[in-house]
Amino acid sequence: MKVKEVSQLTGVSVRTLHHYDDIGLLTPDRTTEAGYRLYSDDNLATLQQILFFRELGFSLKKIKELLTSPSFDREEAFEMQRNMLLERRRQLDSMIDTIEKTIQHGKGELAMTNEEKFKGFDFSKNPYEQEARERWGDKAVNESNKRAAQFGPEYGEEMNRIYFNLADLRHLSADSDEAQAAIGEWFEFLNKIGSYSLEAFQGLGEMYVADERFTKNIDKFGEGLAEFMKDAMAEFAGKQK
Amino acid sequence: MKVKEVSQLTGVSVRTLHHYDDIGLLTPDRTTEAGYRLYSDDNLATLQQILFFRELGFSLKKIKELLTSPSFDREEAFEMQRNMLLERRRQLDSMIDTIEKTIQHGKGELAMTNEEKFKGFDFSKNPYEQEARERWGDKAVNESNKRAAQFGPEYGEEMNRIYFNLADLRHLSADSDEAQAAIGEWFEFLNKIGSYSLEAFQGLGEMYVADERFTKNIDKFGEGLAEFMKDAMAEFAGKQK
DNA sequence: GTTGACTCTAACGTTACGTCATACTTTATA
DNA sequence: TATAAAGTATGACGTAACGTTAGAGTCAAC
Repeated sequence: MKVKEVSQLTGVSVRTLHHYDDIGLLTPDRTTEAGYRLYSDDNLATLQQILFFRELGFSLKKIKELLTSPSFDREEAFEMQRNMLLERRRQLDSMIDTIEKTIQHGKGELAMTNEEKFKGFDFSKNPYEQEARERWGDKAVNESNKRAAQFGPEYGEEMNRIYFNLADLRHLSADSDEAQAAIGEWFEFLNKIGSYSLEAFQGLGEMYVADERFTKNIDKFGEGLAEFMKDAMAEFAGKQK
Repeated sequence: MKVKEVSQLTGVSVRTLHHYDDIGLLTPDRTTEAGYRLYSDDNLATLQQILFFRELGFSLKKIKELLTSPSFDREEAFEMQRNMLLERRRQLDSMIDTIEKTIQHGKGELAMTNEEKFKGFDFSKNPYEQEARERWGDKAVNESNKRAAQFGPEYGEEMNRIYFNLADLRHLSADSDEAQAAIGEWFEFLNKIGSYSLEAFQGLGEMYVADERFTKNIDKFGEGLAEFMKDAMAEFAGKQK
């Protein structure tokens, strides 16, 4: 398919296709001898991936890293994307809820605090408070265990593998390549089971040391692992933005 | 409230508040003598509006126009925003649906065409095909009537008023200020009842002349009105982008 | 009375394209 | 088959909405 056809099929502009080619994000498999770009079905599948990630707010740079990562798995990616889309939908629902309340508020049928007026908007702030706490609040450990149990032993094994791996690296610096690669696996793993923004991920890391029930469990794999993971997770979250 | 407090409440960055002040989108009611910005509750309400519109993809320039427009009505705006959010939710649902099918497709459980693989992504293309057609497809006129009926005579009156107004102007150029103001009213009216992107709006205009059932009904208000509206709607859609 | 958190303005940087300008190819039409 | 019309290519500059320093003033607290 040539650029315009792809454009019409997918809704992205021709310029965008050029741009993605320029930055090496999506290079068509073939070109005619006149230099026309020819996109294969495989290229289209990649484009689909790109658009999903883009919709989820990833930068093109990050998307490129993801797609070219050797550990990238298309099926895993789809499940991760689905979870993230579901989370966005919850956000949207929250906004819709807010606006409906605001309408009632305007009619004098409902009182609202300032905080309530901005619920659902905040895609960035207080990640620890807002997201992690929802997921890992009072019933944190129980919930956590329920999740792990629910997904059966095959997940437990992968979890253990990642933990052991991290424990091995815990005396390195948290921003070392090895540590970052390992913590990246952890991020991907979590996003197969649930849905974590980078901020939620970082907040979760803080929880690891703030809540000693976590600390204890994690440090079973090695003294100081929780602390190490916290640092690595913060570093990871910072870097990806 | 000072910048940081607003920032924490709403999740927008301090820099963003500065920026909105710079471009005159949101100027705090008061400042201290040292030049510190002080935001009132009213400023917060405006910020909420801005964030809703921003989330819906409006440019800051357009938002400014909307908010400063003399005909701007906060309640109307909320209802419009709610409808648009609901539409985005539908988009998101469509994407989720697509991704779930894609997952099944990957497992070989389902066949998919290329078109299906990109359903839900396209926020820009083929507006006529994709949006207008869904809404005004085969059962176009019936649906249309049902809607009008459903919302009772108070809407019918406003509709008539707008139509008559447009009919009066139909010998002017479609891009004249008067015509554009009148067609702008039509856009706002439609977005109170339903939900129309600019593209859908333009597509709807094309429908007015493409489908003679529309043409007939509209031209009751004045010969050539449908054609005139089509041009004005296209002009309007183009300008707002 | 000084430190640390907060604020200001000014100005350059960045991301993801949009928008020409100019030139070559391919397709449609007379 | 010539010639326009439509599509494509490569620059290269423009733009929107902030991010990110830098340098300096301000305010609350200990």
